[in-house]
Amino acid sequence: MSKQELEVIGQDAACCPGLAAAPLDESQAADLAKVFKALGDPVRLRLLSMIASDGEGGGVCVCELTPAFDLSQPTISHHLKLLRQAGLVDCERRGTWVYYWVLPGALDRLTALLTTPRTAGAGA
Amino acid sequence: MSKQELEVIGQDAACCPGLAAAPLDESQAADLAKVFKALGDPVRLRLLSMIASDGEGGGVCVCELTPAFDLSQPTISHHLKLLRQAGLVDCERRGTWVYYWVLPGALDRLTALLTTPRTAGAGA
DNA sequence: CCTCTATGTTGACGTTTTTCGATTCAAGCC
DNA sequence: GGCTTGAATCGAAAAACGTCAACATAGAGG
Repeated sequence: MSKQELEVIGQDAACCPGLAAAPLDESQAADLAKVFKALGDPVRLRLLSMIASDGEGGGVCVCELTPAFDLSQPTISHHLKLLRQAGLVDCERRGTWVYYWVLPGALDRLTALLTTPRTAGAGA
Repeated sequence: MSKQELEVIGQDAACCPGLAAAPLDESQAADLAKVFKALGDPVRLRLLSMIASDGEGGGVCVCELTPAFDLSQPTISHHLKLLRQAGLVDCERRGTWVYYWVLPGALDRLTALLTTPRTAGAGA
């Protein structure tokens, strides 16, 4: 359940230039929107934050994530799936449990995009 | 039409710590989700990109934005409103036209949040 | 093999979002 | 004043989303 998803980022989609460098074309915008949409839900944002806060490198067990919410287990599973499809996290089964971790570089790519390279001297 | 909107960021909401520093609490997550949700649409992402790409500092005229899309004028206006409510852009009327610009610091706050402070030695 | 626990998947339902046409508001111009 | 252009607002319809209960699947242990 790790690599057959349709990871949105990690390819050539929105790697480099920065949002303000030049207007995004439609396909770039569509790809990026999927990632931001994945972040656009409080539950997924908290899930991602919990996963990213993992002190160990081994990932966070779903059994730790689910009880932190007033939501049913299928709902949490659904949100985790969306985070996976956005290319933000990945997971692995270890015995009875499933562990999630943040894909390295996933957030950095968004950071690079949002960083204003030098938005012209707006002071003039 | 500039300052009576319900800007989501710019306050104490999600200023500093970083997503991976500690799990977000519910209200932080809710505030941040609104901003990411605003970015989670291809049209808004392109609009923001076009506005951010403004070479001048004077803002981009709506009359330049609208014809770049196969969407009706009210739809573009709606998306611009959402970007405004998310605290990402602001606008001003100048004569017959309305000009939009990116609020300085808006994207930087998101960048700070997404930047992994030091996501533990994941190499181990 | 059967049972039990931990997750993922399916189908349905109510809510939110996206989009449009029609209208309204603002400013410039005759 | 009335006209024309640019942009926001107002409903309404279609699509997408979040959520759950029910079911399916994977592994552990008897």
